[in-house]
Amino acid sequence: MLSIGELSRATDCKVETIRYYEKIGLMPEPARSAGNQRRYGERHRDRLHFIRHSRQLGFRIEAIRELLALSDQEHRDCAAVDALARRHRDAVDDRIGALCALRDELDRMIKGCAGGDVAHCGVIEVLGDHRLCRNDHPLEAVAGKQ
Amino acid sequence: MLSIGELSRATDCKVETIRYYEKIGLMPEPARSAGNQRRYGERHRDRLHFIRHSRQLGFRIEAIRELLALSDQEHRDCAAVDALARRHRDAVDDRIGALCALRDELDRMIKGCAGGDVAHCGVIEVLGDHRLCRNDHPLEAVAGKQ
DNA sequence: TTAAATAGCTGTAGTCACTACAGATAGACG
DNA sequence: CGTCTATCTGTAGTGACTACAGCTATTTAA
Repeated sequence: MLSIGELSRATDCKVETIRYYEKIGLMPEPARSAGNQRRYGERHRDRLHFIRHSRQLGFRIEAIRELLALSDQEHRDCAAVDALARRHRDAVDDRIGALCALRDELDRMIKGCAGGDVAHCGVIEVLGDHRLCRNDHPLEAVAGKQ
Repeated sequence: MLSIGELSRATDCKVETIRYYEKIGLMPEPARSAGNQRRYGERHRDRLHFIRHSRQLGFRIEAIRELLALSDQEHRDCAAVDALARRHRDAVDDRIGALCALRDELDRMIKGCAGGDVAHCGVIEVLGDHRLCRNDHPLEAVAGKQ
């Protein structure tokens, strides 16, 4: 039986995060010691590994909930899992595209700025006037929403 | 003089967001009508354009605060602006790299999943076992923190 | 055995950049 | 004058944690 600290070290997941996952129902409530401390088994550890790895791959909590439900089924619906993973990959792809466009825009902006103490700062100018930009950059694709 | 709704349409920025920027001190308090409604001038519109465009380019609010302070100076410190923009571009670059690695990982995972009703679902397997992964994927670089 | 050090408990609030609402007032138009 | 839309303030919600306060449990050393 693992204490929450041992589980934390075993999964590289902070203690607070483990309790948070329990609160939102992503991790099941574990057994308790006589003094009311959490005691975890292997199943908990495996599940937390699954969750953490999914998060590292950028899946959202709600997607992970679905993945867990699918993986718990007797006869796994692999097609559904596959679809979820593909959707996520495509979303990541879109984000990469948006960020590349953004980087190019930033690059152009920086190149227009010579550096030094001048009244005509290219960067400031571009920031103040969208028309100096080559393309649109929708905020959503850039911000961390995935 | 523009009402908050007119400014909103002129800058493609929601009314609530304008009030939010005022509350956090990013936009100055405007004049008021007899009935206590906000009335904006050109300077406000220019400043909000600057803020929105900077946000679209992924700058954080605190960075925009700095950019605004720098752009307000009599003798602009263009080098400081340049450095800020470069730091931001480099951060975007790092994120692109992380997301590309992530997408490749997702691709490999999806390829290992044939689809259908099988006990050995490649995706679920990989998610449960980090060792089946090629590389590390630190959560921070992937999550939308910028 | 006991004291100290470490670990764990619950509950709440903070992060970021908004967004959404509720309940009130202002202004524009016919 | 009535109606409709716009605006007002203030608060709470979002996602996925993180941090803290004030307490209790457990472990280790003396």
